[in-house]
Amino acid sequence: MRHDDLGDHETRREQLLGTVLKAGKVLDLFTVERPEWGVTEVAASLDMPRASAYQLLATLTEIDLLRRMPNNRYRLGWRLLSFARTLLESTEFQVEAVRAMDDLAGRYRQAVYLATLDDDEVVCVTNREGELVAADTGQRLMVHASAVGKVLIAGQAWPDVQHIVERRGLPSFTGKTITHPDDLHQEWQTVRTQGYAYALEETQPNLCCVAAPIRDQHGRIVAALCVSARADIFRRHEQDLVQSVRRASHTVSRNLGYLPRPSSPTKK
Amino acid sequence: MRHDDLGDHETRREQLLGTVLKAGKVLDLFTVERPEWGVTEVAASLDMPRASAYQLLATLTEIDLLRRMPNNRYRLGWRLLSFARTLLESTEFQVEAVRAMDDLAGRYRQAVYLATLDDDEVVCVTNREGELVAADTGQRLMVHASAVGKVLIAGQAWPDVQHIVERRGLPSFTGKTITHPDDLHQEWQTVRTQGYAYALEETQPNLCCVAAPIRDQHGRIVAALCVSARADIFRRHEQDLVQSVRRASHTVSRNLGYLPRPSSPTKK
DNA sequence: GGGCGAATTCGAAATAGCCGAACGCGCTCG
DNA sequence: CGAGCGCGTTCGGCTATTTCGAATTCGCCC
Repeated sequence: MRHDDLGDHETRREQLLGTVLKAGKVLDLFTVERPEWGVTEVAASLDMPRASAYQLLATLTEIDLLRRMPNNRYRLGWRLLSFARTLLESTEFQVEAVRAMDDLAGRYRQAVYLATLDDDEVVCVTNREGELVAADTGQRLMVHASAVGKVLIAGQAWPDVQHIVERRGLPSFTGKTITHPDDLHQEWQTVRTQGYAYALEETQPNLCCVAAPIRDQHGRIVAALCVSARADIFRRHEQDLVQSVRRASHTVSRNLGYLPRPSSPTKK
Repeated sequence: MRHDDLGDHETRREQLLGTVLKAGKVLDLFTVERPEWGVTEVAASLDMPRASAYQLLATLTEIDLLRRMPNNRYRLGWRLLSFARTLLESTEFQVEAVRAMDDLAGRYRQAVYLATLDDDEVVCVTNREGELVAADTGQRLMVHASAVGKVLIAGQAWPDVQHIVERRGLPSFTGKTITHPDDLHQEWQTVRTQGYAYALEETQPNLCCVAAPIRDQHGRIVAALCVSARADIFRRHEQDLVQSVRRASHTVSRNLGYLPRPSSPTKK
């Protein structure tokens, strides 16, 4: 057995299950661009014998994370939709936020979405379409280039935010995206104090967003609620939108058991 | 190490990866009713040592199928939402069907949904809400008690349908649900010849549906499109609804490359 | 501060995964 | 029409990996 070029490094590995990690690698292969894979292709991509790739694919199919097509190739399995549903239904903040989102979307006919922090990025949890779609469920955004991202990092300590930036960088999406760490720090402080965040054409040109935090009973920011609109419409109704999002997020937070102003508490 | 009551049966199991199968079992635990699990609970539920449960949870967390909460307990991971999105976006029939669904939903203001067959049941792939919601994305329905189910099994050979019935039975949801295999066979034939299916208060009381098949370029039924409405509304517009769903499903099928009447072809 | 109950770490025993090689099948091309 | 390729699948022995009891640490409540 050689592992000439395979990088084991000097790492004394953690006690994770190698087989399951490999299964994860296999799942990673399935993307929108390349949604269908055969045994040989997987083996080549992951640099493993065909027999091993076969076992992984067969087993993942058995547990319904993949499915086999008539041509003996594999795709993501329908069970993933059921998992997503279970996840959403069991996430308290999303269940609570749905009403508020329907309300907001109905009132302004603009896109509304709910997002949370997953690792180093923002995931869109639920969305309501408006004139334009800002983010679909499951879509990922970067923390520095979205209103929800700014709200969510405002709930983290600055050193943690720095680590995210180190790992992911600050790529620019439009001419207005924040690309300098100092600017992000400035923004982080602003959002912390004012309690909501803008993203003015920083994600996509012509798209403006406001987002406000949703907190749980411990006061932790668990999600962010956002309204998006075309730049001209946004500017026309800015005050309205800001107020509505903040109001909505407060309502949701309160329903989650958050008691505002835990500052200066008569502790004990 | 006893396996006294554990059913190994006589099966000489396939060469599946036991570790990954166990990971699947772990994922199965996470439900809406019980969305959060600790190491000890998982170990008890799956009858394994705590150390083993720990490794599984840790590894599943590493590949983002689970996430760790601050209280050291685990929940389904946000990555599942991203997988669901990838799955949907890479499913040709759903991408094609979206327009048709928006159109239908907008025209009648009634619930519309798209479903496909997964194993022995029907999964809702995409939905548009109407006055009432018939099925959410990821929700599962039984083949005998839904319009989409009937359409989908009409694409299968009868013996295969029988196997599904044997495995899953014909539980009743309302007084009108089909509960006898002979009745299902009758319905199966009707749907095959007429090309669409009803479910008249067979899933939920007061809910009526019509569904029509979506076929791929090989003529295989890959999905079913359905419109649902309250019983009274449904009856009032029945002809309209039936025609619209059929038309919509034909359009989608054609966009997928299905050429109607592949029968009596002047082959070559 | 002592003492549960929980998660986490350790390490030897042995099970289960790994993978080279052989097989079978459906195409395509000669 | 048959040889040859490329693919998925099966086999089986070597050994790396997983397994799991026991020891350790962590966090919380009394």
